[in-house]
Amino acid sequence: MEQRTLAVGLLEGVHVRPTRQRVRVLAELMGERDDVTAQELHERLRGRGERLGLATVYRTLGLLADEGVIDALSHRPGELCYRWCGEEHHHHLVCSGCHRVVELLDCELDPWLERISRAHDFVTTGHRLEVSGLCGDCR
Amino acid sequence: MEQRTLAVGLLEGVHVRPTRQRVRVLAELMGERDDVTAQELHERLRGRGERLGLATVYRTLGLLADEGVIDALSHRPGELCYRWCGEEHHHHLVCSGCHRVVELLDCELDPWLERISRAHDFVTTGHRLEVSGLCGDCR
DNA sequence: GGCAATCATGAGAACGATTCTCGTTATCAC
DNA sequence: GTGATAACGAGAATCGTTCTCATGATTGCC
Ligand SMILES: [Mn+2]
Ligand SMILES: [Mn+2]
Ligand SMILES: [Zn+2]
Ligand SMILES: [Zn+2]
Repeated sequence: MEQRTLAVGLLEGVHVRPTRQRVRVLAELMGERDDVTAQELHERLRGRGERLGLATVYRTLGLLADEGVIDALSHRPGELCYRWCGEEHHHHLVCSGCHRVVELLDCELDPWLERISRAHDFVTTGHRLEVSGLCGDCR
Repeated sequence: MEQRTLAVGLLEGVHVRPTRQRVRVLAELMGERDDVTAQELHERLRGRGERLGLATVYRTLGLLADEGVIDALSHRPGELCYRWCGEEHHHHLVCSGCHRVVELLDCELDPWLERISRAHDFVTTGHRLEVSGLCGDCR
C-alpha cells in the first residue's frame, strides 16, 4: 500500500524506528481528512482487526508531534486532536460541528510578533492560531 | 475594598447572582497579574481563610468565561488557565517559564480570516491566537 | 548466525483535572 | 417573612492521558 511506504519514510526521516504499530498509526492518520483523537484512531484500527494497545497509540502520536511530523490541535478542552499536515508552518480553520479542517497557508504574523515581543523583552518561541467556524454542511 | 465592588458590578452586568463565593473568586482573579488555574485560585482563597468549595470555583470560572467576563487560556495541555482582561478583543503573549502575560491589543486578523473563510464556505465564529515565549527573567 | 543490551509494546493501574450528585443553605420576588 | 428557586460543598465519579512492569522485538557486536 502506498501510504504504508510513505509512513515508513517519514518515520525513518526523524530517526524513529518504523515498528509495525507506529507505521499503522501514522498510515491511518495520513488517511484521515480531518483531525482525530488518539482514542478515535485506536478504535478505527481495532475495528479493522489491528492488534495494538491504546498506550502505543498515545505514545506514537505524542512522539510524532514532538518530532514535528504531525500536528496536535487543542480546540476541545481536555483532549488533543492530531492531524497529518504539510511541512511548512501554517494554521487551521476548524468546523465546530464536524471537525472538518481547512489549512491556512500564508501566515504573516511573524514580523508583527517579532516586533511586539522585543518591545516587551520577550523572545518568541512559537505561536498558535486556531480559527473556529461552521462549514457549509453544518450551518 | 475596591475590587470587591467592581466584581459585584461585573456580575450584575451579566445577570449572575453576586453570591459571596462568586464575588470572592472574581475579586481574587482581578488581583492576579497573570493567569491562574481554578485550583491555584482555590488554594489562594483557602490560604487566606475563605471557606468555599473547589467545585464552586470551577463553576464560577466556567460561568464567567461563558459570559465573556474573563478569558480562558489553554496553553497547558489538560488544564485551563483563567484571566481577567479588558473588554476588547485581543490576544496573549505568555511566558512558558512563569506564565507572565502580555496583552496584544491590535489584532488585525479579521479581514484576512473573513476573506479566507468565505473562500472555503465557512462562517468564522472566532479565532484564538496564543503566542508563547520567554520573558527577560526566565531567559 | 547467536547473544546480550536496548528499545518498544500491552494490559491494567494510577493520575489529575474537571464534572456530577445530592443533601443543605443562601438568595430573590412577593 | 415565606415559598420557590438557585447556589453551594463534600466527596464520588468521569475521562483523557500517563505510568508500571512484565513480555516481546530489534540492533550492534562477536
Ligand atoms: Mn478535532
Ligand atoms: Mn497559565
Ligand atoms: Zn462542519
Ligand atoms: Zn517568565
